[in-house]
Amino acid sequence: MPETPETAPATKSMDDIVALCRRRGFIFQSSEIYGGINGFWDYGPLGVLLKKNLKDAWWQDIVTCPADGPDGKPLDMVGLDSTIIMNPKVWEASGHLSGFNDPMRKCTKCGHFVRADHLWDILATSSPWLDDLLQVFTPITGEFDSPRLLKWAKGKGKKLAPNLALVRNPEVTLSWMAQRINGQPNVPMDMKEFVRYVATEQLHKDGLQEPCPRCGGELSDPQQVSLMFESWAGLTKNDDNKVYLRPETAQGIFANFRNVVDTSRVKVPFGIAQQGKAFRNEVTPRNYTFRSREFEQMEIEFFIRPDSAEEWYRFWRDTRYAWWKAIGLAGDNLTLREHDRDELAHYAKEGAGTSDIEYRFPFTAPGFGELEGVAHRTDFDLRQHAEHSGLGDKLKYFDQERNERYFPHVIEPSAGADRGTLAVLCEAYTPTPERKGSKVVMKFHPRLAPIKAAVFPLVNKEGMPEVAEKLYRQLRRKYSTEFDVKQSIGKRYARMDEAGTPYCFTIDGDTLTDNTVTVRDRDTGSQDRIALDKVEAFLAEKIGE
RNA sequence: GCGGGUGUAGCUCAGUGGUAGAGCGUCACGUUGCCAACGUGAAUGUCGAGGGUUCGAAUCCCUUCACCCGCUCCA
Repeated sequence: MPETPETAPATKSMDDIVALCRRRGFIFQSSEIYGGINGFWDYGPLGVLLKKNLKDAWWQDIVTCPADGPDGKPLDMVGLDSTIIMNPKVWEASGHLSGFNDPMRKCTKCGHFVRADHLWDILATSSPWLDDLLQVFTPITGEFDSPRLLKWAKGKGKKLAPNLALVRNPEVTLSWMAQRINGQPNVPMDMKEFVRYVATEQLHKDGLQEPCPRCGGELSDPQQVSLMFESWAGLTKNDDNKVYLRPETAQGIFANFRNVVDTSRVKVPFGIAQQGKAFRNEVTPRNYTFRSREFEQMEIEFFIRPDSAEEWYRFWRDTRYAWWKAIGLAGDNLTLREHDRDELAHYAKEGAGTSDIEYRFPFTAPGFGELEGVAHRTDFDLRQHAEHSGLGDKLKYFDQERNERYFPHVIEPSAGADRGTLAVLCEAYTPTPERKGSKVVMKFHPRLAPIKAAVFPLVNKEGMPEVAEKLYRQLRRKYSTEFDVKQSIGKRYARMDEAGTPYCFTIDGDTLTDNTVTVRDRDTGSQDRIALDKVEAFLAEKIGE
């Protein structure tokens, strides 16, 4: 394990990290020579290695050699690689065609853009009605004081939608409103919901339009905007062959659920894992690669018996949190956050819960940004596909031992490969003003380091380059290795520090007589001598095979 | 989509209407004796892009693109 960086990311400058990523070839702007394109990023020679190492570590620890489950037995995991473009019915079933194509309203005066179905949430928190209402109702432990409500309503007289019958029978009215708002009577109403309800009734009754929350101007009619990229499968562009670039990899797994069950002898509980690109037309791509329009996901759909959801949800939440820690995101910058009920996605409302594993990026500090979400998706997706595909119960899983058919529930740990890579870059970035040479060291976990080792002749003469090249040729068969004979030894060390190479091996005059080399440690700058023929074993011990 | 800021060599920047520059980096050669040494030389510019004003534009005007900050958005 690398030592914990002495500088917290909060004190690291994102500008400096971005500059290093560009200078050393980790990340470039896509199509930069044409001025770039908003929301798209390329990985350079070092970046592609770093991201690949992260994805490989994930695949190794999820599919090839996963952890033991709660029962102490190895998890049953298989991989998958589904296409980016699928039958559009997949997106009808998943809800993305409705949920991802939100009606938006635009203010004709100030250009403000707001989701039509979020409008009242915003208005309710800033409406002039709110103060008025708050003065008369003080929610006590979440409930409204009926007598005070009655008094307030009487004061408003007929101005407040008389059809509410509030004045005549507050108890009945409150119950009825709770039914409308909460779906069931006699449940305390949320204040925001209540204000929203009253305000809507009143405005519509007065024949008024909802105002722009920003300037009070007039809003356009709701218009469809699409968060999904569209294309056409076929030569002609028309509605019949319209297709979408997937906004998540998960649906490829659900769509293949029956194929996998039928061909790979998996039994519930088991998981299907997939890595791949996904695309979202984000309104505002921001914060470097954190919110990109094209991004890569690492997703697991883990299928379980419905009654074991709690146990598996906790298992995956804790396992995934521990994984991010193990690859170097240790310390206070990593956190696990359980979602509040009201921020749960539509498919997770009834589930055991949703958690985010979050990292404190320099641009989110002191807050955190999501790296991975672990959600209990219930059987929502399989049921949707059963219905939309017409397969119905045929999509159910048959449990041989129990002799029963059911839709398994799903625990979904869904991680962002680009966000993970970015977090690793931020965590590794360590200014070292105290050092004589390098000003910045990238302290990657050895498993993730793009280059594992470098071999240098101390000087470019007296047979040292030949010995060094021989060692280089030996190491590169197993490890990503650099070989450099040019310029001063200090400069070569410094370059490797910025690339995050854990170990440098230097061939010097002594090597020629006693067959030992200098091994220099990236994190401390300290040097040791080891035997030339022990270098490979040294790397195997420090980095792994 | 709104408001503010930025854009000149790979990087940091100078250049306010008149021949596009410096330092660092990169490369070559020489040197080298463990932490971005030194010498000599070299390469590198759509001055973000397009248009306009002008005898002449990196510089003034318009449009646009990208990035940063704040909103908004982020099932």
